Amino acid sequence: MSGPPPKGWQAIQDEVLRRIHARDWPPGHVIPGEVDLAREFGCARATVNRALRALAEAGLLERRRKAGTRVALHPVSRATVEIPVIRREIEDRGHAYGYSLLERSLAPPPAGPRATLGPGPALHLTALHSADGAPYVVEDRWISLSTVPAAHDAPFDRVSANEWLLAYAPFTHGDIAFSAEAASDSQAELLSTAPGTPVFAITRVTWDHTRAITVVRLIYAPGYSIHSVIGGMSADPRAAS
Amino acid sequence: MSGPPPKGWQAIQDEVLRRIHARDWPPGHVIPGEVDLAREFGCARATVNRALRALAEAGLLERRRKAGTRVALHPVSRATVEIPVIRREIEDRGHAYGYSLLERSLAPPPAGPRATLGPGPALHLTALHSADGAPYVVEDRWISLSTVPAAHDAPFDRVSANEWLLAYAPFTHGDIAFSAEAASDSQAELLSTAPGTPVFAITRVTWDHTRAITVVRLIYAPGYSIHSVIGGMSADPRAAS
DNA sequence: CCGATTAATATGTCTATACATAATTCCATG
DNA sequence: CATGGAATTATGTATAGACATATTAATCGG
Repeated sequence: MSGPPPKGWQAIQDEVLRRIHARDWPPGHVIPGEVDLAREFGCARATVNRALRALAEAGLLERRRKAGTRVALHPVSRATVEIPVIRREIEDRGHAYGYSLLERSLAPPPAGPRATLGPGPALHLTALHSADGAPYVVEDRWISLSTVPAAHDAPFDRVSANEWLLAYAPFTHGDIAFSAEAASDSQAELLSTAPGTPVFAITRVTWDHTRAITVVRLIYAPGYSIHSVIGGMSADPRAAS
Repeated sequence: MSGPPPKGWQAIQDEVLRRIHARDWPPGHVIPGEVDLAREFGCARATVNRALRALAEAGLLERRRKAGTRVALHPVSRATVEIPVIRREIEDRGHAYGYSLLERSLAPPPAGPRATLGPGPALHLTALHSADGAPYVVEDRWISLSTVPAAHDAPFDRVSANEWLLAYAPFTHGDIAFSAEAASDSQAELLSTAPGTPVFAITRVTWDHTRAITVVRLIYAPGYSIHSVIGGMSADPRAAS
């Protein structure tokens, strides 16, 4: 059942975790220095450093030079949400992926997107992704033509912008927001539901360094939810079986 | 404006990142081995390892023994969402935090929570958190008394279970889900809105090893949204200024 | 008593080397 | 040709030692 007892830096990580949990080291407590722990565990300081650094990245420890390492007061739990490409998300769930482009036009973006894309004309796309024929998510996207001029000649009728952009205009960083909204008339019709129905929405902006690439709103069909785990020290992708 | 050019493993990370982005190393490409890169950059292999491991943890590289390191086909963007204590979340936004316990009872949990907490009696709490007097979120919680017997004698009238549990029953791991829901009649009244209004909901289960601690549903007032960043290689807490 | 300088210290990082481990490749054998 | 196993190889981890850096603590001068 339980695998073999971990060796090396993971063993140290587990022991430190145990002490935090057992309240040997309560929140706020300054734990022994790396040198002391290395002596106690009979290993090199670098090994202790590896273990403590991982715990600090996970938010359980706070480390500062000279001040030492202390147990975090507020164990800020971080949930790591994976945002896959829509096609993969659907196919991974074992459904048949469907895509249809609903609108493709050049226009000055409205107030929201304009604030990030600028006033110049941008490419506006509306598309519907479906799973096993059932509507899954409505994609409402604005693409900056100054940042991605190649988008001007891309048809987006077979391959969604969601995938095309990843291949032709990778982003360096982005911003994402999750919210609950009421389905508009048009969204409701596309999603085969009633106007005003609560729907899960993702609003995302992606950048290439300082240039905004695209602003997209994803309106998911009712019932959609995002799952994630928190805490699990074995944040290993393989562990998510 | 831009700080000094990074030295050490971060410089290597930046250069690798640049090559990925510049398509010198397109998605799927197997990049040179650590030994080669170490020679090229004139540093130790451990330094290259540090840089590549960080990029792999960020999801941009896929590493396998013997097979080598390749640029990820699907740059699975991970958004790290921080889940603070509600009081902190409100106070950090500069608002006055308010809390009121609405209900506290012992009862067998309904179907949903029962699946994780078991059939035995559990503590049921309903509470409202407010910001500057305005309703912020409704907390609907079930606490396992077999896992946390001390909860039986806690009043929860001044300190919310949200905070009490962190202090007296820390969790090892958990599961969290985000969704959009229609406000029920009672929720709508508490949140000063109309029934059926779309509201953002968080459902969370936390565990202490194999024993479930609590199941909680947080129903946020309309307009609530969760923000996060993706990609940003400087996932340093201090950078979030 | 306060402020500026200096010393002390814990973490951060790098190096060189070594061995461990997983996976692929290749080859001998049936 | 299939197949089992050994050689190969790239990453994973550990080590001791060294220097860098950020901060706190101590010390000195006014």
